[in-house]
Order: sequence, then structure tokens, then C-alpha cells
Amino acid sequence: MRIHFYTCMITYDLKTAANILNLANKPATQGDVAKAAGVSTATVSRVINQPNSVREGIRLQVQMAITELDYVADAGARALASKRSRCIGAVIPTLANAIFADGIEAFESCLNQAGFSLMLTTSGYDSQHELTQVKTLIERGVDAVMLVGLNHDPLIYKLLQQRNIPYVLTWAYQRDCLHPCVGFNNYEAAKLLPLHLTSLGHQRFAIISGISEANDRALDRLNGMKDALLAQGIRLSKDTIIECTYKIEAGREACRDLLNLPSPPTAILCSNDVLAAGALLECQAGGIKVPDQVSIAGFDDLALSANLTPSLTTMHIPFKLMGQLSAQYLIDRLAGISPQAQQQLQVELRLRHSTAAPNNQH
Amino acid sequence: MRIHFYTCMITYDLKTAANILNLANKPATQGDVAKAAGVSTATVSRVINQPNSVREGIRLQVQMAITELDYVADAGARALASKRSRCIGAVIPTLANAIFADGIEAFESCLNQAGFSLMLTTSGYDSQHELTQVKTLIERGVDAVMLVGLNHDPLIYKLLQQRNIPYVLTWAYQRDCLHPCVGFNNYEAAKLLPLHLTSLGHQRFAIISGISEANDRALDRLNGMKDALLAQGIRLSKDTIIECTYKIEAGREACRDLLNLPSPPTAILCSNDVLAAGALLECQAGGIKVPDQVSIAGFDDLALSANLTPSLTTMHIPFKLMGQLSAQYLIDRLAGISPQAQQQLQVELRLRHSTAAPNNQH
DNA sequence: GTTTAATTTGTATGCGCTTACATTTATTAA
DNA sequence: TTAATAAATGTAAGCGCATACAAATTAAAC
Repeated sequence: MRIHFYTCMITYDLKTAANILNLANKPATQGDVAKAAGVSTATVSRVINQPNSVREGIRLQVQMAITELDYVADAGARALASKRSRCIGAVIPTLANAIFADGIEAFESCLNQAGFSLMLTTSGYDSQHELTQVKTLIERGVDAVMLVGLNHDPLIYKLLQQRNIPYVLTWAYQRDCLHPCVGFNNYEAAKLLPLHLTSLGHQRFAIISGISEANDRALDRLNGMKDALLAQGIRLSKDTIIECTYKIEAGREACRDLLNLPSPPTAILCSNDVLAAGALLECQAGGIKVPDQVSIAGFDDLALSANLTPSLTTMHIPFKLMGQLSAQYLIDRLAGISPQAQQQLQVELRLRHSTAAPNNQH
Repeated sequence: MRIHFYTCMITYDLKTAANILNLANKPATQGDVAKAAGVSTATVSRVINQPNSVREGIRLQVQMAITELDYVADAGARALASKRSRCIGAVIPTLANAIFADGIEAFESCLNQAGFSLMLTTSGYDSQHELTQVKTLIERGVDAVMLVGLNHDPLIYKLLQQRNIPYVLTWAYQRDCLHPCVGFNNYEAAKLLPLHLTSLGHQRFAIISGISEANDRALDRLNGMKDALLAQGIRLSKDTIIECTYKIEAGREACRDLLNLPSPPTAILCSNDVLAAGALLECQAGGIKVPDQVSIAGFDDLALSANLTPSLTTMHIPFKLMGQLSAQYLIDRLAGISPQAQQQLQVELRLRHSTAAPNNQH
């Protein structure tokens, strides 16, 4: 009796285990759904992918079976059979900069609505790492790719074109660009800032720029500013152009250095708002009046910028729109539509209170 | 002769066409590599997945063929055959808040190093949308999932457990949490801020909080602050607790409202640094001296916070570390290791210059 | 030098789905 | 009604890879 009882226990345990395994291990397949609904797997597939091609009665039957069985199509098998992963990859320099975070948020949101998922990677402003990341994305089977900026390792283009993977460049625009791009002309946009300040009467300028070597947007902005100044007959000396990483502390430090110059600038142009905010905050901390003693201008128009005191004069960039349009471009390409390959967005100089005519007493 | 010649032409044309097709259309498969290297597909697979199990000579041969043919393994087929997509999904509320952007950046970087890719989605602080996003991630076949916060639709857990998909909750910690989590106790951490300010002598408090309904972190922080004040015998009236979205403008507006109260607070506790920065900037804009007239404290320790004038007293949270540890947790789980399921991180009150003893003249 | 064991390689199956094509059913025209 | 056409459904063949198992090779033991 004892032994018998024991045996029962074991049987019971095994059955329990089997149930757990059953619940935990084997997700329903298309075949299971087909059987449950009394149709073929082809019909199940159609219900999922082209519901209108299935008569309503059967469609409902199948959908009920899907719900009943908690069926979720296997992504790998779908990708293998259909040659589409429904994933789109993006390589951005970093999420630490809010402009990328905002742009990507809008990008992802658009993809999502169109039934795509975002595979996100960062390059850290390193073009070789960017290449690696693109290779990874290709290995993951993404259907399309978004990149930031115009300059990339040529191998990237080769790999993408070879596999017929649509791609789009963002954050930059050139009329005669060989690649699809959605953005604005950093060079031309950057020219507007010096123009504004020279029109106010400034003569002594300085620039705080991002690292131009690894960043074509930074380089374009820097060149735009320099060229616009040159056009006004103003040539900057080496020590009035500082390149640093896009960190608020770096902007502060650069500003401090500039204001300690024997003949400090009356206007500081910053190639983005993080640096400009740093410069402004450094002035605040040091008791230097902006714009009375020095004017400061930025680029990007972060949410912070309008809320600083004084509010920051800066170039407004429609990052959200940029993310949306670049997503839409890729979605259209994948849908077989041929959208416009080069799309230019309007930027706008936001005149606020960090810039004013230079104070002659200075 | 003529006919013969003609035949040649056709043959040539076909060959050309085949070449073009070959170059443009069909990426090399494992079989192509196998043929080129004179081995079986199994060996090619081994060279890729367990290189040490293949003798060096053959391995090099295969690797050469892979390079030669630009072979990239098909992700769908790999996922189908191996039941592993090598992708990990994350659902965060938004990228607009720098803390998530920073955390995710570290998270992604870790995944990358371990050979995984990140599939990123946002929920917009909407738990039903979060559920949808988790479903999507499961459909995409992610191997694991990262979520933010402790409270989620139970169905999320059910779906993940049912499919045996590892997951981890971040940005929050509870000793007796039923789920794996990496983070800190928002409630306990938030208690420290009122403590600091009451010890300075403050009696009249206000709180600017995130929307607590849709955000367990915000709720915990709010409750922590309220309870800590209650423990000191301070009970806040309705109009001194303002809930608003995490926007700098919202923080400004809330601060303005609070300072216009008949009996304005001498200390404003903010449940994150964006709101605190907003409050601080509003005071700056309004000519109200911080901390002379009002003390302001934040939570998160954004890069901006230390650079404001006055610098912001706030709770430092190790977001980067949090991203890294949560990534490592999932990586370990997928490697069959059983890492510690609940990991508590240390937070630290950073005393800076936005808080001081209340000015009695006020 | 043989036998045995350990390592390396090949064979062949199936992962779960999509889709071309064949077959059946419904619809329309005559 | 029947024939011709259109629409819906089923059949079955891969998609490209990983891996269990079998076979062959090599190393170790005797």
C-alpha cells in the first residue's frame, strides 16, 4: 500500500510537470491554429497578412482560434519566408544629446504606427564603429536603415546597396546629395547667426564648436559661421575658436577661456545649445552680464534654451518633423512608393534675449 | 554555322544575365560558402557559432570563403533554427527625459558588447500602450525584455512567463519584489529630501510632482516626501502639491503658482530635476533669490543641475550603472547563469546651493 | 601495430512560415 | 438552367540555418 501510494504521488508530480511544461514550453504554431479553426495554414497566414482575401465567416473562426491559443507568429519564420523582418535600424551618434533623443522618439513612433520596430544603435561619433553597427544591423536583417549626417564610410553604402536595403541620411541636407536625405543645410543655417550678430554691430567674435573632425554637421556649422564672418571682413584667430565635446561643462570651460582672453569677444557663437547653455551658465556663475557684456547664440533650440535667463537666441531645428519624415521615407520605400529622395526642412532663427548690440564701454 | 553562332550568342547573353542577377540579387548563403570552401554547411555553421570545434586549417578556409563571398548569415533563418533572435527589447516611457536616454545608452552599449541588439519602444507613460509594445516585442521574437518601473499590466508578466522570456524591471527596487529588478527604492530615497530641508529649519513646504497616476516612480517619490514631512509633523495642503508633466515649462508654471500662494512655501521639493530646473529658472526669471527666498531641491541629478546658478541640490541616481546592470542581468539569464534577481543601487543626496536655511524676514 | 577513445566532419531533418499554383466554391452572364 | 468567370481555399514546396546523429578521422593507450 505504501509503495502504491508513493507511485501515485510520482505520477501526479509528473502530470503536473507535464502540464507546466505544456503551458511554458510550446507556443502554438500556425498549424495549431489551422487545426483548431478547421482550415489550412495558408488561410491562417492570409487572415494575418491579407485579411480581406478571406471570407468573413472563416476569418472570424481563425481569429477566434488565434485568441484562444494565444497564437503569436514566429518572427524568425516569417522573416525567413517573407524576406521581411519588419524592423528598421538606426545608428545615431549618441542618445545623450536631446536632439537625437527627440528625433529618434518621433522616428520610432512613426515606425510603430506603420507596423515596424526600431533597432537602435549608437556610434559614439566614431565612423568605424558606425560601420560595425551597420554591419550588425544588416546581420539582424533590418529592412531599412537610418543614419545621421552625410559623411559615412563608403563601405556602408556598398553594403546597403548590395543588399538592396533602403536607407536615409538625416540631420543634414544637400541639394545634389547622392543619397536620400532628410534635413537641413547646416552650413547655410549656421551662416545666419553671425549675420544677426554683425548686424547688431559686433566685431569681436568667438566660436565654441563641436569636434569637427568626427562630425560633418559640426564641421559644416563651423565653416558656415567662419565664412559668414569672413564675408563681413572678420577673420577669427586660432584662440577664438574652441572645439570641444557636446557637454555643458565643456561649454562652460570654453567660455571661461574665451572671456579671459586679452581682448575677449563681444559675441560667442556656439554650434549647439548644450555648449551655448554651458557658456551662458558660466557667465551667470561668473557674474558676467549677458547680453550686456557678451552676446551668446546657440544652435538647435533645446527645450531648455527658451527658459534660461536670458533666453537663448538660437537656430530652431524641427527635429521631430525630421524624425517623422525620415521614417516616412523609409516606410514609403519599403511599400514600393518612390518618395522624394532629398527633403529640405526649414530652420528658423529664434531671436531671444541672449544677444544684443555690443556695449561700447566694454 | 550561322545557327551555331547564334546559339553562342544566346548562351553568352544568358550568362551575362546570370552574372548580373548573381551580383545584384542573391546574397550568398551558407551553402555557397560551404561549396566555395569545400566543406559541408554544418562546418560553416560551426565556424560561425563554435569556431573552436573546427580545426584551424578548415576554419581559415571557411572564413576566407565568407569574406570572399561577403557572406552574412540570414537573421530569420538563424532565429528560426536556433530559437534565438539575439535581440533584446526595451520599453521606456519616453526618450525626452535625459535619464532614460542615458540609461538606455548604457543598456544598449552593454548589449552590443555581448552580441545583442536593442529593440527600443516607448510607452508614453501609458500602461495599455506599454502592453501593446510588449506584445509587439514578443512578436518580433526578442530574447528578453527590459521594463521601467514596478507596476505593469499583469498580462505583461503572463505573456512573458508563458513564453519563458526573461525580463527585468528597472528604475525601481523592492526587497520583496516578485520580479527581477535593478534600481533603487524611490520611496525611501525621496524621504531624504524633506529630511534635509527640515533639518535646515524649513516648515512651509510645497511639492512639484510628476503625474503620479501613470507613474509608480513619481507616486513613490511623492509619497516618500509626504510621509517624511508627516513624520516631522508637517502636513501639506492640497494647493501645495502640484502634479504636472515632466516639462521644464510645467515646472516653471507650477513654481509660479506656488510662489503666488497667500503663504508661499520656503522650500519646494521637486520629484525630478527637469521640474526643479524649471522652478529654479522661473525664480531667476522672476527675480526671486534662490535659496534666500526659497529653497529648491530636485531628484535625478541631471548634467544640467550642477551647472545652474545656484547649483541644484538633488538626489543623484546612477542611471548608467542601472542600464549596465540590467543589461548584464538579462545577458546572464540568457547565458544560463542565475544572477541575483533583486539588485539595489545606492543613491546619494548631493547637497548644493539651491537649498539653505529659510530666511526669517520672509 | 593494434584497439579504444576522443575529436572532427558530414548527412539529413525540421524549425514555422509565405506563396505559387492547383483546386474548389461562389458569382455572373447567357 | 448551364457555361464562363471570379473569388476563396487548399496543397506543397521551399526559405537558410542549426543540430542530432552517423561517419570518418585523429590521438591515446596498450
